[in-house]
Amino acid sequence: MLYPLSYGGYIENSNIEAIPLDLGLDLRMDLTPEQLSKLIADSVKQLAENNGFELSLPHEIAVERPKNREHGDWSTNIAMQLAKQLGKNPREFGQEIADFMSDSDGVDRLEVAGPGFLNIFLYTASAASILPEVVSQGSSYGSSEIFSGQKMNLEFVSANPTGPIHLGGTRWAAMGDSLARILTSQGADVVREYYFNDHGAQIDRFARSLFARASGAEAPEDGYGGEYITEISDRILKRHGKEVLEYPHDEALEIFRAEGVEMMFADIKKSLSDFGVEFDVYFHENSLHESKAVEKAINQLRKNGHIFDKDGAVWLRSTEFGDDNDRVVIKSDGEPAYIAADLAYYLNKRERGFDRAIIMLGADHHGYVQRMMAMCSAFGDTPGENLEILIGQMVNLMENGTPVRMSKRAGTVIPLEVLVEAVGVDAARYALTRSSANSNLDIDLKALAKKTNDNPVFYVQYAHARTIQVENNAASFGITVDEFEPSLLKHETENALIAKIVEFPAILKIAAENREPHRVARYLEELAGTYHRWYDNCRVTPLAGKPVEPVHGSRLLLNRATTVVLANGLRLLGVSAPERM
RNA sequence: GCCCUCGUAGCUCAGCGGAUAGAGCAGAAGACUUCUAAUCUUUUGGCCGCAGGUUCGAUUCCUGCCGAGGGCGCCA
Repeated sequence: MLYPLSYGGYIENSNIEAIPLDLGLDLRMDLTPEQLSKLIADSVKQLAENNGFELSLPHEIAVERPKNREHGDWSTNIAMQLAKQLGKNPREFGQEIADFMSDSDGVDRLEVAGPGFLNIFLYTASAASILPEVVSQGSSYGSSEIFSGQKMNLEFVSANPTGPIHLGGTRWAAMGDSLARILTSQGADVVREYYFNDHGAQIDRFARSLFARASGAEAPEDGYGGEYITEISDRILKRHGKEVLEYPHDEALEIFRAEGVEMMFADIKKSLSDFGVEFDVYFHENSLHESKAVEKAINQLRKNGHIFDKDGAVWLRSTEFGDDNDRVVIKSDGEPAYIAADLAYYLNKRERGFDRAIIMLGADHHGYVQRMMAMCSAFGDTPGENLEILIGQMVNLMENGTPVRMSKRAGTVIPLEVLVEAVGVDAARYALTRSSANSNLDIDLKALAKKTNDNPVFYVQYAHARTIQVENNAASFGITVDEFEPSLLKHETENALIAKIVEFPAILKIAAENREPHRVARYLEELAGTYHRWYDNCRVTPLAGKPVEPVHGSRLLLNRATTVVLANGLRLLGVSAPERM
């Protein structure tokens, strides 16, 4: 059995079901990659036999789509892989294969190139034949069913309601939401979830900070600062009157805690919503304690033999699963440690039917990964499969080339709202999504606020707006796509643009598999550039005084297919696709 | 000391083992009587941190070193 790996590569004897090729490739090639792969294998075997050679073929005969179109429709590295066995140089052997295969059905010509690549050119229908299909699929072009049937829980942001969402959280809001969109486009059933920590010491510190501000006292040690503390404490004072400060201390603190958290959380939700990020589930940590789910989870682990008691505390024997140290689950004072709720939370997600729990964390929490994975194993699950943790590096705010120091205590953290206010939702989301999560990210507010190409988002959006204007102009000329003739699209920029459009489904698949939304952004920049170059060379509407010709209608369809892909890509990033700029 | 991520053009960053390492910005020179010049064309600029290893082939995988950021609580 053969199955395709992204563009090319085929592995024999796989027990994986055959997956249909990305739409488009079949249409444009008379010879499918499977057939080509088999043809090469047969040719090489025959060639070896004729020469009396014993050959052991690699288990995989890779047939891949070359980056450079001049390198053929497909390319294989088989000659380089086998040359050593035969004692020939790869180019020489490649030429032998080329000669042998040159009369095969569907093959136009073969070339040996570079260190020994065999480039294969097929008799093909015009590449442009794919365009009507792209347009008719519209907003679903690029989607697939590769994750069909998978229930995924994507947890991200999950910032404590003790302050506004800072830049790191904002990065995850943008990337997480985009990732959810991309995974969904590939058939996954995704739930966006926000873990709402309304329990524990940080919340207490938040309450004391609010109370202190309201009563005009100094902020407590390890407390929170910043204008939002004043704002919220003022709102609480207004609601209850100054008398609240005279209540018994515990009672007053409880009011500041409960209402402060509620207000802060409402603010966070609003910021995220304004940012275009909506969660399906806000999960309250407190509910895990109240429902005894924490106790239940610990009991289950104890039954599995992974819990022990020492020094008056309850421990998870996480070292059994590769963690550096065993972890305290219930402290000796009887209070649950942070991880206790996480045990129950993970179990809860699995009980809700999720095959995969994906959690996005900042680099400052990466030390938490090992114990979470150990916990996953302790429940009898498979780390990396049932539980996946994505780590995102820090975001720096740059000013004049140096990072601005931020401190929660001093309240100098740059929140989501400030970023959005300065540069707008589109530029903010795009900037936070176009880099790999593995890279530290520097945000320069001044550069982002500029409406120039310091800001690639405008480059992409402008391309989209341009396609719409071209569409409108074509309509005023009465140009239609009814008489589409693929062979009329033969300019080199047209070939390039069509090739880019065809690439889109594969990009989405890779982005989804690797959990890397930035690949979509980078692709869109390339697509936009390819479009702009086409626009510069090929007109959709005739020059003044000239008649409308068949080529114009065919180009209009290419223009429309570009609109579709730009719009689909931008939507997956949560960035608007304006019709006019 | 241990763990994670990063190190690619002057800057910000792409590059899921392949061919001549790319884009934007910045620098230089051009293109609007023609669908949006937020665009396009040409051009300058690289020991892909260093040293080994695996491979037919390494910027990519492995090991070590150097440098940057982050993390190593009965905190959350």
